[in-house]
Amino acid sequence: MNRNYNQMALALKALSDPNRLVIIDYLVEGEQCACKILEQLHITQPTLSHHMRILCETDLVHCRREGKWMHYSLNGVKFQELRELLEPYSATEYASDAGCCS
Amino acid sequence: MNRNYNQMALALKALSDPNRLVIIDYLVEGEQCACKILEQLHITQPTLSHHMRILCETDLVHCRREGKWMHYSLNGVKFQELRELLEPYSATEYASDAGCCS
DNA sequence: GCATTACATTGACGATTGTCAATATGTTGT
DNA sequence: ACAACATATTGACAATCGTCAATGTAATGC
Repeated sequence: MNRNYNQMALALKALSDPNRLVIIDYLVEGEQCACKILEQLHITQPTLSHHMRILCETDLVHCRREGKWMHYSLNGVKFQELRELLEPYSATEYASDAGCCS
Repeated sequence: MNRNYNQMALALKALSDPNRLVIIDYLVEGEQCACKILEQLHITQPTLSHHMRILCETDLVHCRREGKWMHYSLNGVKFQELRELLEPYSATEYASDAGCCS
């Protein structure tokens, strides 16, 4: 316990949308600009902008402006942090049987 | 790519609520019955039942009935799966600069 | 300055969410 | 059969979400 559940929940919520997962998966290939990302999806440009804002505000994705273009890339450190937060839950072979509601 | 984004999003959404994270963190201590979990939170019993259903339907938590009591425990395998799905994103040191929007 | 291009913001919408009070279900013990 | 208890279900509510069309903003090139 003693975690920041609210902040952790925000990051996980940012990942809980299929289109944002497609975006993230595409960014594995490297930094991409918004127009290229848009080609991968069947959404409008304002919707993409909305998703990118969520990913950037949660620090899962870095953004970089270059003239007219916005370039996005994964923040591997943040994802590693998330994986470490989940680690305590992933190897649970419990044996507890302390009885309940005595 | 080539992942089941919808199913992955469902699991991550199940984890994207602070109260559910508190529940999961409590279950690290081992199998617990609903009444004990309820003591950890400031929510009503129907709300807890709602959260447990979401956690069980996404297979993140196992449930086991014992008389009047429901016992819940973490499904470590599912969490490990999730961590492995996130793994490709966590070590991204990109160098791509293929130019954009030529 | 003006037109063009790339992206962001706004406002609206239907759908989903977390929550509760009220009620129902199912198990245990008498 | 009945009362007590633990949990689930239902129905309602405000809040949030993903989406779009319309519009705004900012950079580029003429």
